[in-house]
Amino acid sequence: MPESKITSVEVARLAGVSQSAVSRVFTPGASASKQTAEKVRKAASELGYRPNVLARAMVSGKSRIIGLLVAYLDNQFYPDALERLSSVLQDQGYHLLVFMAGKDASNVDNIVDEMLDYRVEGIIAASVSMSAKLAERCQRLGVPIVFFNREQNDKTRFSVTSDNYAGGYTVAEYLLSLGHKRISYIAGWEYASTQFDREAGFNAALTKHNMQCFGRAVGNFTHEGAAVATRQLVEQGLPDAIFVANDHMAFSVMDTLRHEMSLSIPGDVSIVGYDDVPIASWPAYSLTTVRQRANQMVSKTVEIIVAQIEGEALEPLQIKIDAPLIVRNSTAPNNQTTSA
Amino acid sequence: MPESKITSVEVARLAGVSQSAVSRVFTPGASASKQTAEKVRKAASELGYRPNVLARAMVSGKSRIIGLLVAYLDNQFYPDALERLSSVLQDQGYHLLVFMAGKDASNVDNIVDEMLDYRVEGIIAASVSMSAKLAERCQRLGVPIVFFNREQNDKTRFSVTSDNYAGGYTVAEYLLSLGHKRISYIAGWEYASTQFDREAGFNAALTKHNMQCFGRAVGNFTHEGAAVATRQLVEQGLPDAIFVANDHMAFSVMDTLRHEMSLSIPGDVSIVGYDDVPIASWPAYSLTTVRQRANQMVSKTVEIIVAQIEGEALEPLQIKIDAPLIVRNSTAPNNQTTSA
DNA sequence: AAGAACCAAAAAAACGTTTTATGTTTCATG
DNA sequence: CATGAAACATAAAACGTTTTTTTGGTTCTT
Repeated sequence: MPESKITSVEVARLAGVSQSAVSRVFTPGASASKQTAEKVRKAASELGYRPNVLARAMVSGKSRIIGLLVAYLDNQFYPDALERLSSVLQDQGYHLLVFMAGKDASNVDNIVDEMLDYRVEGIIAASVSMSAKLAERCQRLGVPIVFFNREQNDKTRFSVTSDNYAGGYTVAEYLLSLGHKRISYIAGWEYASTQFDREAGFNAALTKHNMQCFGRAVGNFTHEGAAVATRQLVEQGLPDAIFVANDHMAFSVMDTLRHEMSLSIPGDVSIVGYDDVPIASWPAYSLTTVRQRANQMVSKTVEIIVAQIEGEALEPLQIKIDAPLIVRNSTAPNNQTTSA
Repeated sequence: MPESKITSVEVARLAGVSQSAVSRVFTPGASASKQTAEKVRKAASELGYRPNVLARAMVSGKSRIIGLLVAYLDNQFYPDALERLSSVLQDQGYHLLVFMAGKDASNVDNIVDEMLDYRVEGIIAASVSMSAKLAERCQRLGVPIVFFNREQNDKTRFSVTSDNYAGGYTVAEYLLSLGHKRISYIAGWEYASTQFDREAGFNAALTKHNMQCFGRAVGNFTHEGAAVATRQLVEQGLPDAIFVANDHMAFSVMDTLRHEMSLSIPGDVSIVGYDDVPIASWPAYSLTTVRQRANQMVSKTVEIIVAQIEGEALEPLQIKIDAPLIVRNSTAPNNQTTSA
């Protein structure tokens, strides 16, 4: 019958040992004789004792809390990643304290301060950037940061992304191989490295084949923005194919083309996305896309951050997870009489 | 230039005051003269001092941490709610520590223990149930629990849900008003109160009109499960209309009917969902559904939990937020020659 | 048999705050 | 001018642990 607030002192009293003996029994590293361990464990379970993590954190400096900074969760990729992240960390005895950055990055500094107030042992910044000064400050305080799905210009940081450049490159080559000539691009938020790298790879491949992007509009990674961008793009002239900077926008693009403009996909226009969120495989969209291997990205992120927390001195690293093209039914060979 | 680990003692030294003076300047309630406050603030900002939340939590008993227990995030309703929840709490100076319960509820007890180890000030259990004993234990420890989107049998707890019974009732009446005769139901996870109440309300309305449910299959709230359930249901005979226990499954049902069975929605079958997640309004689905007002549900949840944390003694309450039917294009009047 | 060497346990220090008890100063009031 | 009440500041206790230091009892060596 567990009472309200049981401390190690009371367990010690019941077990007839010192308070520090209780502590040692409950700390993995420490040593205690079999006898005392037995007595302590018995008393503890009798009283329903559980160590106070906060008190432990105070003196040991280990809060077992990792701060997660995230801007939004409406792109399905993030809840999915969050779920895995949380599970994996949980298995290692860490937990995520969640901080929403909101759409504007203006207050990231304040939020990071709040995180540090909780003495988080590490920070995972998902789809959020950070001033070099701020990142430097965390580093100095011994709080490792890993950027998840966002790379910093500053190459002295850790980041885990898919290979966005290669992904974009592959998409362009694939669309060219289908015989498409007028290939357009719908961009995400201009200041995101994911956006930038995907487009750079995409353009590099086009250039290599002596082509250039047929049209371009900005969707800012939002559903509504993508619809607007689609209209702009089509006004400039109908493309054969559109590469959309992520799946979340691609769905909006497909809906707009199909239901607003009565165009057929892939008959009139081929569409390629990026992420391979679960919805992409749903028959309603069956979206050809580039897979971000969420599992691997999460594992790597956790591996890096835990290693740093446990004192390993790693060299700053920009991990890029291989990102394969998943071909579905939103793309088809170009069957139009090309160039008039 | 902020140094590594600044404590109130060092600020006190620089400001030429006692350490407790520093504390009082940084605790909202406490009083301090303008002069000292000024000196302290200056010294603090010079050193980059920020109070250690964990240390504060130790002595004051206020961790400003709220535990969020959640089973899964693939139903878009939850990330959406989580985002709002986190933002609202953040504004009030609380933060969410996330715990994934996983699919099996077997280990909920352990997870709640872990939460308590962190001295969370309250627990929000989203789409997760809890043994009466466990809930009782938290109560006794002074840690309030609010069940979000899940009601406990035990009416001595707090819960916030939409009015699932009324919602289900409305759906049945609406489908009947469209002239449908063969109305089937795809259930969620059988042990969820949301599932139970929606179906109960639905059946009550059918009964009232001297009808009964034409067919029933269980989808367990999963995408794949819903596809299987759809096949089972259709094998039993094609319904005029299907009420699906949530949107997440309804999308799968629609996809299966349309792309696997080449049926038209709403031409051959009308579909109604529950939740009104953002995807429901996308043209690809344009799903008629019952709206759960996530904003209101979140506000109420936060209101209740914060009030209890701050010491108000509320009566246990089962809040049911009004849940309006949102009619879109997945439903239409029955145009079939009825009953042969 | 005496000292070293070890070991388990206990005692005490530390972590960085808030809170309580105790002083001190100021200031108005009789 | 003395007095009591505010108002503020300080010192010290407390929070519940881990970690370091001290203690005391064995066992081993020589």
